[in-house]
Amino acid sequence: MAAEARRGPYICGLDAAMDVVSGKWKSLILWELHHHGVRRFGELRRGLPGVSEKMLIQHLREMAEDGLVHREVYREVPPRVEYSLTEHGTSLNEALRALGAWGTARRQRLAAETPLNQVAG
Amino acid sequence: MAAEARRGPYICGLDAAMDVVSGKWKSLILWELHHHGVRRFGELRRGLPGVSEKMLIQHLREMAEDGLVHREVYREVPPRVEYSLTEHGTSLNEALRALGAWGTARRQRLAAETPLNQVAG
DNA sequence: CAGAATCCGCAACGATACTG
DNA sequence: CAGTATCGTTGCGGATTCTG
Repeated sequence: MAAEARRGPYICGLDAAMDVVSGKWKSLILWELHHHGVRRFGELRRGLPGVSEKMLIQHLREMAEDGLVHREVYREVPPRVEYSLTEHGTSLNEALRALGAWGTARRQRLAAETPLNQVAG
Repeated sequence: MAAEARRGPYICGLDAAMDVVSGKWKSLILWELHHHGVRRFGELRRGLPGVSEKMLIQHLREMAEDGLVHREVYREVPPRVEYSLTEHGTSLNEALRALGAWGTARRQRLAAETPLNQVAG
């Protein structure tokens, strides 16, 4: 138990929410699980280009502890573990929709301001 | 130009929005400016217990570059600088309302699960 | 009062190797 | 396949000092 999220004390609601989504890939994990419903570890890994196993499992564990994702383990050979959103995870995703829309608008604004260079990132 | 936010390239809208609010005090700054309309540097400092001048000015600069806050400098003695939300900053705050509400619900859930200990933080 | 400049600790993040 | 363990790096955030 070393790399856990803060989990309070929080100053306000926004603070408590940000704590749960802070982490480079967490919002993307939420997004992935929201769209695919159920995903295995390897599927998530492939769906998040650039993520390391360490960060993925670490974020997944924290999100499970925070009650955002459900972790279902099938003791088979080869092993299989499936991740899905819980009720709280789903509601969090809903709460993030407005923010995602704002960000999309921002991206378009940014793209419009950039003629034709720098886009190549 | 060393401690700036990422500003892309972004994977999705949520990513672009999170980039702008990531930073320990940014959401609180947004909150402060939203409630008080216009605030001076010192007022913000006092309104955010625990923040250092460095982080405050750094966040403020980034948010100004991101078009979230407006920085008005009055060349007087003693100097005075006033910060306020721009249109984009205001709309971002609106977009964060659902998230704040979710966090508030989470705090209440957390508090309900904790009998009487650990609360003292 | 409002910042600038500097040093530094620590947590987050990342890459690799190994295991059940 | 789905992790665990370890090590190395990066950069955020904090404390302090100095300036216009």
